[in-house]
Amino acid sequence: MSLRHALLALLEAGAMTGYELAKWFDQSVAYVWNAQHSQIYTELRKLEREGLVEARTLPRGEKALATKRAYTLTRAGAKELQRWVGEVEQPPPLRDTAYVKATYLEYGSFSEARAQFRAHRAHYEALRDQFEAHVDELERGATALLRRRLERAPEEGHQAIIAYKVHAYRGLVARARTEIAWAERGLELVDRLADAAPAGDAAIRPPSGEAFEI
Amino acid sequence: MSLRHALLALLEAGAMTGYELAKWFDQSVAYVWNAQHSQIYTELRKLEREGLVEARTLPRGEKALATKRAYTLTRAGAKELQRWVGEVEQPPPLRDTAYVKATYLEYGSFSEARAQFRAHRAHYEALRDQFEAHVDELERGATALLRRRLERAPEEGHQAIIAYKVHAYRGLVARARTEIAWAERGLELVDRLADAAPAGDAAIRPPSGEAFEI
DNA sequence: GTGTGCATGTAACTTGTTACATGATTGT
DNA sequence: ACAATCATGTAACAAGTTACATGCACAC
Repeated sequence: MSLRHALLALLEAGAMTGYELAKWFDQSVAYVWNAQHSQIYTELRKLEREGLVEARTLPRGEKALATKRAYTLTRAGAKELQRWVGEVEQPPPLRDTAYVKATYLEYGSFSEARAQFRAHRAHYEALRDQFEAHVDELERGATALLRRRLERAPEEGHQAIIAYKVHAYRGLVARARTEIAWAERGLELVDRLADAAPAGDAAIRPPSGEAFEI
Repeated sequence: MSLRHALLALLEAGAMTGYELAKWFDQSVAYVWNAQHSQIYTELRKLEREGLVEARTLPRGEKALATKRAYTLTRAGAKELQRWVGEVEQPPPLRDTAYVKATYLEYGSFSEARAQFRAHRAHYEALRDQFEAHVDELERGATALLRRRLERAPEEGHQAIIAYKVHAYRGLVARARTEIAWAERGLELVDRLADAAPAGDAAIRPPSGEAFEI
């Protein structure tokens, strides 16, 4: 349920159409919370029904044959945003495909195990680079959304606004590094197991699927 | 879609009823993939319809007024398990409530920000301890499920079976430590921001929710 | 005129959550 | 008798994914 609050937070930076919102979303919170634009439109309508945002229908283009809807935070929406920031949520249970597979790698061959760890490393290397680039941008105040936020906030608050975001993305960099290191130790492990194994590429014989009694 | 494969992997250790499966599940894969028992029963029926598992109805107790259903892997199920282990999946997009909130902490007070980081730290400290305990158990070969697996596997494979699991849980320990360190740096950051702030507990004025033009 | 971007959605489906519902068996 | 544990589900809902669908505006 972070989507609605991410949208409220984005709207605090100023009125936007769903389309603009989706664009900003992709360039900021999408790093930590993914959503399709179709879901964003749906959620905006829901927020509107609940009175957390308000929409004004505006003309599009000169001839105005079409319209767009610009959303703003209502007072109730701003209150909800604040409530959410103060609320300590209990983190959802861990759910990670890569780790469940990692615990069952013995059902595959050594080369398959290596492929898994290499893919894991490559994935988090790419993320690390993205996060690092984003930290740089934030520190230079170079992201358009951040500038928009800063314009509306009093000078004294600027440091905190930037610092919190930088801290979050640095945390993601640290996390990515941890995953890369884990994948590398995984590759070393596979090498050791392959050396110790009698012969062939398999750690154990493949699962049989034969029936047996309990 | 890891639930089905986790169930297949558990069944590779021997035939089980849904109830037993749910119990083993809670003691092993639940660390990395949560599921309610109701979902497990549903998924088992689905796997049965798809021919990946087979069920035999067995009597319960002496009078046998009730029955239970014991599931076994079919050949197709074993094949699917192997296919899955070899398959390199693309990791689902990141989704972390704590981090989206962390990027918007300026909407709350410093004490709220501290509470968030303290909760984060406490959560991952507890997880770290659980994961460490689990690594210990695995290394001592002390978990019942692992023993069941080892009984059915050839001697040469034992090392790999244990090593992969230990590696996965050590990775989770490392991850938990990274989160703890991040929370601690977060607390330091809040202290610095609070020192630098003019007065009061708030980083910026609360969001107004007043309408404005675009 | 044509492609790119702006703009907004619906529908069907999958996955997962929460709550409810029931009853037998076993040990004390 | 009673509690704990074994045992199996259904129903309603919420959240998220994927595919589809439409059409204007603007610049080249």
